[in-house]
Amino acid sequence: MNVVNLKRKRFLEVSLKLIHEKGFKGTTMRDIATQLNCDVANVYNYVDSKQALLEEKLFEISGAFHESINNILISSYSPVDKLKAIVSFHIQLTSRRPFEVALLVNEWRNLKEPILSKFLEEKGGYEDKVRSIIKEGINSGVLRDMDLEIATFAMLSSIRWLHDKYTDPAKTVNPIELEKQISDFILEGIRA
Amino acid sequence: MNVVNLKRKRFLEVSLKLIHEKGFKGTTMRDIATQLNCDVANVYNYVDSKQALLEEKLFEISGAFHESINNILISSYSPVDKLKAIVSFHIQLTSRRPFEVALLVNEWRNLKEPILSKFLEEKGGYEDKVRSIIKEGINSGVLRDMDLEIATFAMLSSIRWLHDKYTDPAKTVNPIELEKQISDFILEGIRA
DNA sequence: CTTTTACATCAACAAGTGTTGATATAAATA
DNA sequence: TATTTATATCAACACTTGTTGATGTAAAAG
Repeated sequence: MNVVNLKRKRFLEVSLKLIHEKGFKGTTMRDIATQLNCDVANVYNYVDSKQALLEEKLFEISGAFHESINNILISSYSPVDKLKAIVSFHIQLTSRRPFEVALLVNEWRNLKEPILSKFLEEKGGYEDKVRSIIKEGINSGVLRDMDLEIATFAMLSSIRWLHDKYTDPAKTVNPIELEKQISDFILEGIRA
Repeated sequence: MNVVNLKRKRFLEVSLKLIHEKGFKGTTMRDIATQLNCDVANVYNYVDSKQALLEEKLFEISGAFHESINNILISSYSPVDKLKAIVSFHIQLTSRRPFEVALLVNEWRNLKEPILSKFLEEKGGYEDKVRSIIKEGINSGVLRDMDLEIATFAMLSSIRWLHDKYTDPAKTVNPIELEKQISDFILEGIRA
């Protein structure tokens, strides 16, 4: 809106991009300042500390995923359609905010206690919810009778790295087509 | 064998474990020394520099993957069996050397130029080889006619994070069963 | 006009970083 | 026994890190 938020927005963009390239620990406040064409001290106009930047953005994007899966979980969708909805939301969010999703996937290890434990608990909760959907699908016979743990793990792994397709501007991907391809991969595999 | 190699082996174990926990940048030479119950300067008996440690172990484990896929590529296996062999080798290596595989997956960003470019080139080469196998499978009709790029991407994503199952001693996984489960997931998906 | 707010610059700090050199000791080797 | 080798300790270096404080300026708000 006003100039303040525009400058802060630019700061966030630059920070997330740098963190994606060089990692959280590898990105210095001076790196960010240089990219913003300003002094180091100036960066602290936009954020309280480097750690606070990580925590804010991490839990913000993490919250979006949790909100989504909670809505999906209580919906009247079938298990298969719930899984499709998870894939769909994941791709939508990743295509719109790739660097924040990348932050979530790559940099949570840099959180410090006790916040790290809080994050891991929430992460576990997310996985539990996916697991419960798959379990329901297996029990009702619409999904194969495979190892529940590995099914959950494999499903999540298949979508967790999609941000690579969007952080690289060279790769232009159609989200709708991607959604279909990934859903088909998870549900049907690659064999004809 | 002798005491020298035993001590160096212990140093490597400790280093890889610490790097897995705290990241490469987050692990200091003093951290490693503390874990080894010795002085910082002592660490340099085992390695020339922190960067050299990363490079050595990274290219060592990376080389194992390349050697494997090269052998698979020139084999007389069918495309499907080639993919199965890739999964099989990946799981075997991951179960035996989980922390090194984790290093390869998580820490390559910390390489410096020009070595980083060299690594990325090799990484691209590996992906190209997987892509060529899938392409052959699609062309011959044994694999579904899905997007080649996404199929390659999804297949690799499904196996790239298996080290999480082995770096955590709480999770004991049977490699043989895991291999079957992952192969089935990739080939058949999860739908009944 | 006055006062607050946003933003900029410069210098500096305390702590932590990888790494080296000098030196001592015990073990292995010759 | 003499000598090399592996390992240990201690101190110190040059540098980078996140962060703060003092100070100035220009714009917005009252």
